[in-house]
Amino acid sequence: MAGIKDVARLAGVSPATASRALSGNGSVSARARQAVTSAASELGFIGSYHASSLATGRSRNVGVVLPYVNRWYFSTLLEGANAALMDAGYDLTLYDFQGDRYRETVLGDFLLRKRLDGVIAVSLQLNEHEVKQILSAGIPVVGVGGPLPGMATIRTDDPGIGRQATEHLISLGHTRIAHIGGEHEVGRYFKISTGRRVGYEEAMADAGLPLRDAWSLVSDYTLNDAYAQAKHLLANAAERPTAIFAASDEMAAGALLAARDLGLRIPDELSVIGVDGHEMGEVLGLTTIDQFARQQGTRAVDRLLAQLKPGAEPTEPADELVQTRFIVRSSTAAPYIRARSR
Amino acid sequence: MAGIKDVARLAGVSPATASRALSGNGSVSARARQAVTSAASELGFIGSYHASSLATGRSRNVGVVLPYVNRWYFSTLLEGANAALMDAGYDLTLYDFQGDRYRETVLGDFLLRKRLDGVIAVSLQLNEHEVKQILSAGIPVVGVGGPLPGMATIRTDDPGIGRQATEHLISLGHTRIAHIGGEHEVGRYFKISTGRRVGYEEAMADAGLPLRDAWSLVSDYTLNDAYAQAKHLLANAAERPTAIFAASDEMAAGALLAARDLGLRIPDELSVIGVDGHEMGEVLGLTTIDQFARQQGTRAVDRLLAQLKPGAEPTEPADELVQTRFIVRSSTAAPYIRARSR
DNA sequence: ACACTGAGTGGAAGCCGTTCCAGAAATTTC
DNA sequence: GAAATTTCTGGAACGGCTTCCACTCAGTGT
Repeated sequence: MAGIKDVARLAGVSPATASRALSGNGSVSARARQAVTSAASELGFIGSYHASSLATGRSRNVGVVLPYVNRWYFSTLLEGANAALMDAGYDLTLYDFQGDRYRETVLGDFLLRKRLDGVIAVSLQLNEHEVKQILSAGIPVVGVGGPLPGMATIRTDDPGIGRQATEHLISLGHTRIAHIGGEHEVGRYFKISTGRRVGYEEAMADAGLPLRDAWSLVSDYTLNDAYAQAKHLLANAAERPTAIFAASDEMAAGALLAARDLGLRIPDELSVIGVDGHEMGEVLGLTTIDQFARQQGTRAVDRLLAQLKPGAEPTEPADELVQTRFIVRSSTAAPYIRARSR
Repeated sequence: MAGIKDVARLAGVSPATASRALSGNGSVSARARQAVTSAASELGFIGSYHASSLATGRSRNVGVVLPYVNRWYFSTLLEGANAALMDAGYDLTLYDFQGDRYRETVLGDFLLRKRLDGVIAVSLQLNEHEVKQILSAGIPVVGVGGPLPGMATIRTDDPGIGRQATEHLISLGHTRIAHIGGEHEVGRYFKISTGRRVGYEEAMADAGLPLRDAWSLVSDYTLNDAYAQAKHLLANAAERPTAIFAASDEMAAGALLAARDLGLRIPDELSVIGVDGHEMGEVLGLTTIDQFARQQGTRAVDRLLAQLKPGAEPTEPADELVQTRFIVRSSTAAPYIRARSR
């Protein structure tokens, strides 16, 4: 394997000049640059990643930490981050917590090995000690999905989303509106789901509509679980809501399938609205609020790389809201009034 | 930041001994080891990843290359690989081609920087030049999803899967069976889809059943596209097949939704079978062939790490078949015979 | 007692680029 | 045309850990 010394020798210059010519740092005469580059390509020279990282202290490598790769939101965001990093010539090191299974391992062992230039942490709720731990490593972090004290963050306005979705249903004339979201309590992760639930509750309260415990479902964000919950919810005709606001499109799809299996007509007998912008929603005719997951990924990368630019000074960590888009499809409509239509 | 020299000094030994004590290579007296480890933890010492990689030539880092992170099969396999790598203390560097968009970049720039101990290439069809390129980097590769000349591989028996799925439908009494799969031609990727299609065609031929061009659909493996294709296929009642074999569960789901939107009863008027073992299949009642994507990921890691063990000698690259499991649910049944049931 | 192991240790030479420093060469300035 | 810059260049010192080599010393065998 050819090293930079070999290149230098063949080009008739010193390793120092060869290094400058190849990296573009420092000034090199046109002739020397030409000689070096052609020597390098002749030898098929590829610089040693580790040697250069050791010498410069930068690794052109960003870590992405998330709780589940195989959930739509995360994998889509990851795809966006991957594209942006690749365009910038950065590697992406993936850390999938798999719930909480690898939480300690990632936080303790992996993140601290001084091998990443920066970290993007998605839907990750850190406690004080963990924040300290990461900041002590001295690498920039961008958090996605919730406020992370002392760090740059990107997030959606979850109470706003919950409110918007709920108000859409209310404006259609619904009064019996259920919600399927994540856990109530402030857990280890960002309280996305809580945020959306809060928006739902506020919108209901503002409209003077009743909240019922039975209509406030907690799910693990999977289609299957939402299906099961919705089926149970909808089984009792008397207690049945006329609309469901699900905190994700996958859960909304579960609700839709449950309704179908119960023989309910959509949207006449049940309106459903989700959040995400999942492609599947097109086919299902699902009304949703697109949160542009892919763009969240690219945006997180942009902000992280901005912090990594040589000149860049530690701007105070800003909290940035990402845009969303309301998409009305055929899963929501005015409630079907038996009396009127007969 | 404390370096190993600081640890050595505090422990009263040389850096050489400190290194041996911490890495476990070479012999160190119990007393020295004790002194070093306590000095290390007192100083909060974390070894420099790049320095150690440079010195040893190994980086405890494996690359995973795949065409789409946000497709069920790939993200599930990735999750498995991630878990296995994390357990072994390895980092995972992700390269998502995003179709072919980053193909050249990944192959040319990233893979060759001597920064990975090994590579797992999923559903990646390499041409001769590319194989040579990768092998020239001298790092072990495990291919998943198809035979890769000269490399260790893991794959499903796709013709067998296609045959099994088709024979299931035939044994139920179907004769009008359509297939939705990937592209016919040998593309840049593994010919999974082609393999499954071949199995389908063979099974049909063996049973003396007719193949029709109109019943052989090519899709891009997304739910939405399969939905569109199936809707078109099923629209014409006269030409309609009584069963569809889809090469993936997401496509099968698309077909199911299309059938539902056309008012067809499942499985009476249409049987559908998929391949994957997607969780969503439980709710849809989808008959499928589970290919244990997650295990494919862990297995690929196991085989790769076996090659990385110090002692391990380059065994000849074996081609390994992964198991599958047939799961019968409610989306397949005997065809509904109008004449008989009236 | 005497040569013979083998565990344990420190010194120093790597691994392979990058960059500081100082000096040489080419420009520019007046 | 001399002085002042600016551009280029090579030597050498890093970056931080690992490991080869040589050597000490305690334990083994006879």
